[in-house]
This record gives sequence, C-alpha cells and structure tokens, in this order.
Amino acid sequence: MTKSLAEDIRERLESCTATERRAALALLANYPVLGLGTVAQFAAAAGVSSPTILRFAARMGFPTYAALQTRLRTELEDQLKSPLAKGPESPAEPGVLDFADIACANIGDTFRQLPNTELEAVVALLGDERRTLYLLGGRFTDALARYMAAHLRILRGRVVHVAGQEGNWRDYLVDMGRKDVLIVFDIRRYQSDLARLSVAAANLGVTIVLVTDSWLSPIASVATHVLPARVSVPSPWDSSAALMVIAETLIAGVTATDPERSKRRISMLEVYRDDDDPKRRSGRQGETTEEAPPDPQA
Amino acid sequence: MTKSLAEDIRERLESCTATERRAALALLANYPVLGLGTVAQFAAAAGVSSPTILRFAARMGFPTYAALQTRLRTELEDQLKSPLAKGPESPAEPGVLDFADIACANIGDTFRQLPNTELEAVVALLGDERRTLYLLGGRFTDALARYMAAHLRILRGRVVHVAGQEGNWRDYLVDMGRKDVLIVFDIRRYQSDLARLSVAAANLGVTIVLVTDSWLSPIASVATHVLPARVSVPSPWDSSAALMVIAETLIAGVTATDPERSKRRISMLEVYRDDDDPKRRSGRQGETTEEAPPDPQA
DNA sequence: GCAATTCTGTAATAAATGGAACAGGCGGCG
DNA sequence: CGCCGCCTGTTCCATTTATTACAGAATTGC
Repeated sequence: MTKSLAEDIRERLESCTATERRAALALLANYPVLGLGTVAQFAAAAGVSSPTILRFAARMGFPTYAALQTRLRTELEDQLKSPLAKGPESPAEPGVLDFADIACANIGDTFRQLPNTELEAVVALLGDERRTLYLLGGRFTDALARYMAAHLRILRGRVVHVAGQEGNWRDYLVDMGRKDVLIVFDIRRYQSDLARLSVAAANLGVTIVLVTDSWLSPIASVATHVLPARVSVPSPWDSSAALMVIAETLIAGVTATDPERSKRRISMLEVYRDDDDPKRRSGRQGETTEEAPPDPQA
Repeated sequence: MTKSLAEDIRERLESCTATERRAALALLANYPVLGLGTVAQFAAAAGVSSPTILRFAARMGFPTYAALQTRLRTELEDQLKSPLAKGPESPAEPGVLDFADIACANIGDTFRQLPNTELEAVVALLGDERRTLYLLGGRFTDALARYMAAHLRILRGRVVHVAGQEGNWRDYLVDMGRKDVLIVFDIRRYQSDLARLSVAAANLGVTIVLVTDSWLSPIASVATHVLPARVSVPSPWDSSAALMVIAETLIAGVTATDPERSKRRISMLEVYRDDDDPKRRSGRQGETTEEAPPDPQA
C-alpha cells in the first residue's frame, strides 16, 4: 500500500493489451476521478467498451471493479486528509518542524469544514445554565474533557466531569435528564465503553455533543451535534491539537455569551485561588526588564 | 458554480433536519470522498439511514444522488487539474474563525522560536528508561500533564503523574532522585504550589523540564530545559494548543527514538484495551467495503 | 496467404443500487 | 394530557450497473 496505484499502473502498463492501455492512460490523465464514476463513463472517456475496463481492472489485480474504486478512494482520502500532500519540496529535514506545521494545517482544515452555525448552536447549549453539563473522554481525550470542564466550571455551575471506571459511570446516568447535555470526546480507536454510556444517555433524552475525528465515532449516530476534527500527523499517534482548539473555541464562545456573568464569576472565584506567585512581586530581584504577564482576564 | 459545494452545504445547513445535518457534517469531515461511494456507505459512515442521505441530497438541490456525485467529481477534477485552485479560504466573518487562525499562528511562532536542539535534548531525556518521569501541571495545564503521561506510560515504564492536592505532592518527593526528570506545565497565572514542588525537586538534583508561556514561569530559574509557547488568543482565557503540540512533538520524538521498543510496547498493551468498537467491524449491517479508520499504529 | 490465437465489442444476465411508498415515533402545540 | 404534524427508519420495487458469455475482428505465426 505504500506506493500509489498510479505508479503501479505505469509499471504494469507493458503487460496490457492495446485497448487496456488506452484505459490505463485515460485513467492516469484524469487520475483518480475517472475511476470513481461508473464503468460506462470510464469506458466512454477512454473510448473503449465497458468490458475492457473490467479486464483492465482485473489485470491490475483487482478481483472486481468496486475493489479498484475502493482503492482509489482510500488513496485519495489519505492524500486529502494528511497535508503531507506537499510537493517534493521541503528541503529541511522532515523531523520535528513538520509535525507542528501539519498540526497547524489540521486545525485550519478542521475549522474550514466546521460550519459556524454548528459551533454557535453548541455554544448556546453550553451557555444555558439550566442544563447540567456532563463531560466525558476516552483514554487520551479524557484530558480534554478535564480541560474543558475546568474552564466551564468557572464560567457556570452544574458542570460534571464523568471520571473513573466505567462501572461508576452508571451512577452519573441516574441524574441525567432530558434537559442535560453530554459532551463526549472520542477519536479512533473508538472506545466501546464511551459508546455504551452515550447510548444510555441518549435513551434518557440527553442532548449529546460529540467531538470526534473525521471518520466519526460510532457515537455519531446518537449525537445531536457532531464536531469532527483532523487528527492525522506523521506519528504513530494522532494529534488532539485540533480537538483542543475546538474545546477552547467553545469555551471562548460560552464566555462571550454572557460577559457579565463570566466576569463576575471569574473574579469571584479568583479570590479562592492561590495562583499568582506572590514572590513574583516582592521576593525576586530584578528579573530583568521583561514585563510581567498581563492578566488577560482583567 | 463558482463556489464550492462545501460552502453551499455549510450555508444551507440550518435548513436541514437533525439527521440530515449529521449526514452533512460527515460529508464535510470526509470531503469529498464520502460522497463518491454508494449511498449505503455514506449512510453507514454518517450513522444514519440511506433515505436520509437521499433526502439530504434533495435538500441541497440535487434531483438525484447521482447528480450530487457528478458535482463532487467535477469539482474534484477542477481542483486537481489546477493546483492553484486552493480552497476559497472562506472569508467568513472574523468571529469564530479568528480564534483558530490565531491559535495556529501561535503554534507556528512557538516552534519558530524553539531550537530543535532543545527539543531533541528533552526527547533524549524522556526516552531514557532509567530515569523516572514525573509529570505535573497547574489548574488548567494538568490536563496536558495527564495527556502526556497517558502516552508516555505506554511507550516506557516509570512514568508518574503527580496528581491530587499539594499536600500529597510531598510524598512523591521522597522518591525523586538525581537521575529523575520532572516535567512541569505552568502558564500564567503561575501557581505558587507548582513552584514550591519544583524548587524542592531541584534541590534533590532532579532534572526539570518546564513547558510554559513566553513570559516564563518563575520555575524557569530552577529548570534545566525551558520550552516556551505562545498562548495569547482573543479570549479572556489563554490557549494551550501550542503547549499540546509541544507535548505531542515530544511524544512523537520519544516514540521515534527507539521504534522497536515503541512498537513492542504499543502492541503488547493493545491486548489489554477494550477499544476498537467491535460493532464497527461486525455488528453494523452492510458496511460493504467501507474502510475502517486505519490504525495509525499498524 | 492461411490458420490459430488472442483480443475486442455486443448482447444478455444477475446483482446491487437508488429511489418511493409506508408506518412508527418523536416532539410541539393546543 | 392528548392530538397533530413532521421527521426518521424499514421495506419494497424499478432501474441502473457490473459482470459474464459469446461471436466477430484483428493479428501473429507459420
């Protein structure tokens, strides 16, 4: 699977018959779109008959025409998903710098596809203080659920992070109702336990917001709102950066829905924090001329 | 015909019903490949039924599903033919989009400032299995510490996430030694408790890696390695996206240092997971030949 | 130049697909 | 609380589609 089907075709072009070669060249000239339509269209564009297309597919090693199409589609999908589709340029070593660039591109792609209306709808949901918010994540994405919960808890009441083992999750279910919202983070490889809880919640009439990858977690089928993000990076792991930006966008949105409430609550809770290292103001010496970090919440 | 179908979909999304929206979002998340297969595949991927896909197509103004496919294909064809035909970069209102753009820019800036040598040094540190790794974060950044710990714990042994109240932290200190590493996430407003622990660890000879914002947490003065990130966004809150990408870069780096070990450990621990929703493979009906989300760890 | 063989298109078939009618279910309104 | 309307999924049918069998055409070898 490492080499493109196009290369494969070029190599095996010799072993083709005359008309099959016409089919092959037509496909290469219009790669891969021509192979995604019907056999008849392909045949017409190549100026040959339908069976020739089938025979061509067979010669390329595909038992069926549908198999060839699947191959083309997955190839195209990979190419479009991972912005690796850069030209053969990039003189710099593809080591560490690439990663950040691609993570950025992922975020850009993610938001280019996300309709604002969908984000706004979710923000409205999360800003409604009459609804209890439950947040839940998977093996890795649980960190995002925590992150988001930590912020939301400051902005409004009734925020619950569903933590612990699956066995305990059921306990949260008894409190969920029709007016409540469950925010689930689930990217591949999807966890069946998350799906189980989501389905149970859905049956209780809970509104479900799903933040997932572009292949869509199976939870999508019970979710009210689905926010898909790009996660592919040149690493065995997926990147949750785009998910985090989605979370932060939502947080920012909720903060902005009711600025008064946000301001009040933020400053109220400020008192209870022990942040803001006191040593910073008194103890330390010069600390150079670097300006102190301005408080963005001012 | 000048504007992409994707935009069209985003616009007319509001006039869609709930399940139709799911179909639309699935298509956008997997644009345009998902629309090039059969209706059944589309439906399965979106978690809805086939007729919903048809109705969705109809609502978008296509008399037939084939018409939608043709539209997608010609669009894709044009795009592939002229490399300049980049996405129209939707000039959407600067409300929500700004946030993502600026977060991206932050990541770019962050890595432009970060010397590769520093990253590599930290990667080498984290890859050394003789050292015990302690991870620690603040009010919000603790999520990142968890996220990173979850990954590192798979890649190597001796990974400890310092959790709980400050009082308990001291318990971790007794085990720390000269060979160990403490990774601290601390952005403004800096928490004095993190600083206290860090100073104590530093006195024990622990190597300290600090991931902070560009104003540098006071912990910087006791840290061996400092990785500063851009965090400012148009919101009362800071963005941890750049921190997350740093964390992921480190994780990817550690994974790559000893690929054999990584592969072995990942596949070993794989067995104990209950991820990978079985329904995805068997349960669902037709599912036809639709590829399951490829496992990036394969 | 002839014959055998391979190749290619036409025609028929069987499968799978898109599409339409139908009925249950959900939420909204009175 | 009950009725009504819309939405959604299931079932079925008609159509298109991929695929096979066959016969004609071309080509190569002798």
